[in-house]
Amino acid sequence: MRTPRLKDVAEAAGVHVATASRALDDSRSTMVRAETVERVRQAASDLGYRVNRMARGLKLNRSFIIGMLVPDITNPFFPPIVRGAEDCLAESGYTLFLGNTDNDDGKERRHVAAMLERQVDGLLLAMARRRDPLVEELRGRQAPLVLVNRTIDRGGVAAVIPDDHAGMMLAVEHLHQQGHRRIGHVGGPADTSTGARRAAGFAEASNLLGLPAGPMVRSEAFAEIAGREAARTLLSRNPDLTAVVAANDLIALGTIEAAEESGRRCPEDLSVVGFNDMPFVDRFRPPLTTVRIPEYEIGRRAAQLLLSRIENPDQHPETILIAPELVVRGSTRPPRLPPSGPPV
Amino acid sequence: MRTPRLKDVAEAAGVHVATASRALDDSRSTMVRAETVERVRQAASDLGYRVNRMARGLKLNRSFIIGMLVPDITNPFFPPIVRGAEDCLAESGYTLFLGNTDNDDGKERRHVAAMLERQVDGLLLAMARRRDPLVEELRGRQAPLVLVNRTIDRGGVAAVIPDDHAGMMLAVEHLHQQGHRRIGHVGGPADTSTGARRAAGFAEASNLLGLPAGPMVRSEAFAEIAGREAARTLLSRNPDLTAVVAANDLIALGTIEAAEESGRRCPEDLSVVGFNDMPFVDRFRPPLTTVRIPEYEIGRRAAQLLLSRIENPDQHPETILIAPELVVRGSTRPPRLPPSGPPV
DNA sequence: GTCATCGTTGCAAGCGATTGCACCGTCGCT
DNA sequence: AGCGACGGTGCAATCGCTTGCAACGATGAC
Repeated sequence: MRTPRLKDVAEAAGVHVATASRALDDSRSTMVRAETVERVRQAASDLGYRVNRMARGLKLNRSFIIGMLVPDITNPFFPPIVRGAEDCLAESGYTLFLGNTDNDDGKERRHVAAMLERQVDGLLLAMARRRDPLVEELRGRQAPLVLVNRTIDRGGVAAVIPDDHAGMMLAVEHLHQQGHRRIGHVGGPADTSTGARRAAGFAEASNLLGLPAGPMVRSEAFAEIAGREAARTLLSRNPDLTAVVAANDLIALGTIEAAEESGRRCPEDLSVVGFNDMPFVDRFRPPLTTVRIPEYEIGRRAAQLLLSRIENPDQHPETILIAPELVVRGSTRPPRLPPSGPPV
Repeated sequence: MRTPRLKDVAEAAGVHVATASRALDDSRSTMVRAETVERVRQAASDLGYRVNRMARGLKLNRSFIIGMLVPDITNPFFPPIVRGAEDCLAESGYTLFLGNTDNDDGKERRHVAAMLERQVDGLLLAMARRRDPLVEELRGRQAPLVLVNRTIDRGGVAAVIPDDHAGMMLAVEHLHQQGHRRIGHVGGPADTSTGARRAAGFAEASNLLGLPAGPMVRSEAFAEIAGREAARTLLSRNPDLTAVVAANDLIALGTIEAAEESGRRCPEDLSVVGFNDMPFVDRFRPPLTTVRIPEYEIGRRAAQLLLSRIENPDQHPETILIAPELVVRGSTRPPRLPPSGPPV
């Protein structure tokens, strides 16, 4: 016996499908006699009926599905974001499609196409680049979207992102207070807003604190190996650095490796600050000092924002900046040799 | 202008929707004149047409959606599994629904219900318990399912799981070779197949190697805190242990903490072996010796198996055992004081 | 020249739900 | 007693697509 349809329930209850449909929906069950509602619901539960949301969606032009694209769920930074989004969406009866894009344009487009074909009600995009043709194409068209973690230069799109400038200020300030004066930056990819803003924030912070412009090298990717590569360059060009702030935790890890390769230990010979405070970064050797981004909150806020945009599509697109927080652990300490001038 | 339907394409190409439908589908476009096919496809791409898979799904009774349930995507063990599954499914045109269950019966049922309502073509379940009423209800009914990582005692359900016995053998053998003779086990929850099988595997391995039955305590959950709790008990009851094998990496972490609480360092005073080799476990302090499970492969195989079962629903349910591999790192070393007898 | 065949296309039913509208009996009011 | 209002229910269209079957003209065989 196949899975029961509404028609079966209606027949079992001795009513028309229209009545059954109304009886089963809380908001419309008032138009049906209480006794009938009861009879229909009884029949439905007896038969183990579940609505076919595909059919309902077709009629209502609403799928109650949200598509979410992340570069790589395997990067520990993303799962909490996904989790936050999923928790929020589940509360409102939505289900989440997940796709990994690997920062690959082809994959991105394929996933977006698949999701649009499946009539998602909205899109959560965590893989935007600063000039992202795909995002441009999508905006204002079919489904509402909100950007997560990264945004685009042109703005005009709803987004929930970390306050990268503030975060960098926190990091540089911390090092400065410890007495560091020669601080470098291993930046993230230049085509991401996070990479660009953190680099700008680093320069800005140095400037505000009266430090000379610190050297900077960009990592090809927000990943350990790429970070190590970039850090090698930075450290060999600037052997006098006493501290480095990295554009994210993975790059910080690579930086520590690069330092060790050249015989410098962290934190004794080089202080390193990460960004994100992704899970388990406190268990590393050394435990990483980093700028915490509340990932779960970002996911949740992004989902909320998307839901509100689905309700009200003409809402003006807002960007929500999430405040970061410094977490001091073992990878930073005052420099061994004090800088030329006396510490402040 | 709203998103175009097949009807719009058909009109633009001057044909009937039926013809357009056929022209757009590779496998049926042979029944349409080549020139017509061309005309239809041109019109479709001009209009930016995408099929509405909701409508198609309703007609075909096939959604090309797979639902996947994990206890918690935030646990680094799961993302690679999800990734493997997603990669495999995407290749075949399927999309993945993701749900977190937190080992909470209510959440599990709600997610399963939501997925069934959305007409998923199959289910990937990574949260089964040894006697799992939900799994029992599901088997043989609506959607084909395959269990991932954990299975149920009664069997009769397709599953892709690690070879827990072999893994435990590897772990105990390694410690034995290093000279350990008093080895304990911090087991996983007794209601999971992984917890039970690893505990059994531990006992079996000890026995095979001629060791006395090692003491064992069960952790409430596969998590760090619960693991610490259990390890405290184990270590205080058995102060003479020189090594512990944990039921997974998180529990191993908790065990190291518990040891340190009581003034014992790892690996100097206590060797600890984990299980899973989840990401970043090599970066911990100390880097964890563990039994590697190829998570990505498990996800991929599970998805493959599910797909094949969708094609052929009457296939006899098979259990696929994935071979583990020992990864020796810094958390194990020979015991400081050799055991009473001379090492073998 | 006729008829069967084949290639190509159109017709229409149907997938499972929702919903505006019509219908109908009952009730209350005048 | 007659009438309108209203509560409860049924009817039928509709969402966008697929597909078995029918239709139709051209072709080839006899």
